[in-house]
Amino acid sequence: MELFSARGFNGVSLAEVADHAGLTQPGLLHHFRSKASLLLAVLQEREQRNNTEEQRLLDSGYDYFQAFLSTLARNEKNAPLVQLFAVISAESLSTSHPGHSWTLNRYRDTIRKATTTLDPLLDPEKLPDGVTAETIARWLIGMADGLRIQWILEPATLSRHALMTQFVDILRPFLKS
Amino acid sequence: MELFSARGFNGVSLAEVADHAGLTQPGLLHHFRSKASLLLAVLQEREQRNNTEEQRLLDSGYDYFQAFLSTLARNEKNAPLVQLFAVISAESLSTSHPGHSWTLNRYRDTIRKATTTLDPLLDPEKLPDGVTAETIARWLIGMADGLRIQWILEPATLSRHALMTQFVDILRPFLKS
DNA sequence: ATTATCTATAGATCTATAGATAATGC
DNA sequence: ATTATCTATAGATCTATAGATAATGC
Repeated sequence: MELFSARGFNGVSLAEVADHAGLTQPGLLHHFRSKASLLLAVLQEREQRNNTEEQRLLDSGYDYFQAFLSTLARNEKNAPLVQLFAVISAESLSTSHPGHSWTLNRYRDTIRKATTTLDPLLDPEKLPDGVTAETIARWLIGMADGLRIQWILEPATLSRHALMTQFVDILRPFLKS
Repeated sequence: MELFSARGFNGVSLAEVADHAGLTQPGLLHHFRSKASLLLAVLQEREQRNNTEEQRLLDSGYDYFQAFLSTLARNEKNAPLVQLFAVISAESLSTSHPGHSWTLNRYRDTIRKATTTLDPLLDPEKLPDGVTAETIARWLIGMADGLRIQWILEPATLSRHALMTQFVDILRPFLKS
């Protein structure tokens, strides 16, 4: 996670990963049969941890916005973890990247889940013309992704969590009261 | 631009670039003395074209929001060009990436310019507590960056320009009337 | 005379596999 | 008996340089 997030898939060698893990490069390939499968394992592990935590928050009574913001706040304490997704989701835009399918499916799932969760909370009367639950879902995920870039570049000059909270606040008028 | 945008800096070899340009790999290095300097030249060329066009729009009487949206609309016709910045701005988050300084400076300039342009247009009375011209600037740039990822992954399922236009519309109440 | 391009290649990597040895689990 | 790890290495790349040849500009 640390290495892929710092330098991307092609910027890291198996030997470096092996070094950090305290074994040799063929030793590492005993556990992951290729470099691509190692990347996928890292992505799945990271995603699963995040989802587990977010689900826990939703179960304990947080609304969707609160759970979303709380997950961001928690991640903001761990820069490599945040950067992993920034770097991988961008470089895996290419269809030839080993993480491409994974990223595509992850975005579909995330947007679908956000849309269905938000839909019953929104008041159609209060939404501007043409704005739907999917619009709001794509805005939330898009804003989180975009501010992540600004935050990683200069962590000291902005709080991603604060900017997201203020953004969510201007969406609150669209909720059922 | 095509190759770097498709596969990132480390995913492309000089030989491939040379092939596409119709010369040999050492022939290419005659014009750019290293792979890193080739990347920087590509970035600068792309940025300069964009800025020239945006300035032309501002000079011809478009307001900042209009110029911003119009530039997006124009770029949306050229996927490789859009993807270049998505991929490079993400992978160059790493301080060891050859484009890191360039990206950092570009974001600083873009956010500063957007902030100073927006500031006189906003009505402080209408802004929520804690929201400033810089907040709006970071939102606009963040949203554009984040939706770019979604658009490149599945161009058919959303219009980045439409989502941005709707977003700008909910910011309009903050402008001086 | 200068610039552009080429062939050839040095010197580093890098992934993945083969096959041997050490550690672990039943 | 199985799993984990190692050494050694095949087979591909990849960047950058050296030095020769071709094309261009004055």
